[in-house]
Amino acid sequence: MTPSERLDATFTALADPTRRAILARLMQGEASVMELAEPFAMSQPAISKHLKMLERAGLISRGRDAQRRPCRIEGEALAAATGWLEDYRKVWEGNFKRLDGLLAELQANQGKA
Amino acid sequence: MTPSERLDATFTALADPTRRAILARLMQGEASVMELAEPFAMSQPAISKHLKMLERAGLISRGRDAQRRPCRIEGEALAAATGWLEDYRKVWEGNFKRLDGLLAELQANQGKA
DNA sequence: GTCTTTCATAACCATATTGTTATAGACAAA
DNA sequence: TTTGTCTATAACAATATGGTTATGAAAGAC
Repeated sequence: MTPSERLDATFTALADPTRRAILARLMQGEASVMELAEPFAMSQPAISKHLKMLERAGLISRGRDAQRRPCRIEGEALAAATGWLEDYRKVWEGNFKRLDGLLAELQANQGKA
Repeated sequence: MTPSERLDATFTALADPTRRAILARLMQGEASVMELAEPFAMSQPAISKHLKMLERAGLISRGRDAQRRPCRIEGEALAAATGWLEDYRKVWEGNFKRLDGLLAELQANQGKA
């Protein structure tokens, strides 16, 4: 997978609220598919599909514990996507500085979401 | 548009290499639709569709200069996506100072972020 | 006015995404 | 072996995405 394809897969995986919620849950530690599915009004196969997309993006990996397939976060893909966005944000902040004093506005809005 | 829907739109917009290349070009400054389309082996309507998705995500805005519709980057959506990823990366890397607080916030936002 | 340039929209097609239900596989427990 | 639990896959449907060509609209140029 090329770096561009990896970014495709990562941003695609992050573009769904269910998958972002799954990542939020996994920030607390490993969880099985059933545990991950529990909060959602959605079938187990639907969750398995979401996990497959997260895995394809390298955002999670899966182990084996009897019948369970515990999922855990993998930081590398997260770091790659963050790094890409950070680079752009830095350039953009540089542009703001050159164009006007609007950097303050951007920074003020950073924490909002 | 809710914050979650905005993240959906932003990450969806970033998940395509053509749109990321358009953003890279716009980092250098404003450009018209024709100027943006020039490097791509793709029709002008295809570029217009990509610009529409970038605009819907709030990643760009468009002005008016005679027949031209110059596009420019809007930093806020970029900052929001960066901020979201940064929070997760910090938790993952263990660098976040108020780990409990952020985890609580991430959990509270599960359904909408 | 008429022409040209720039851009958007409509109609269409192929593929991908997102969910469903039904079923099969892996493994533990009885 | 039989049963039950956890997870993946197959088959299907609805909608979204990403491209095309044809056409329309807006604005300057002639």
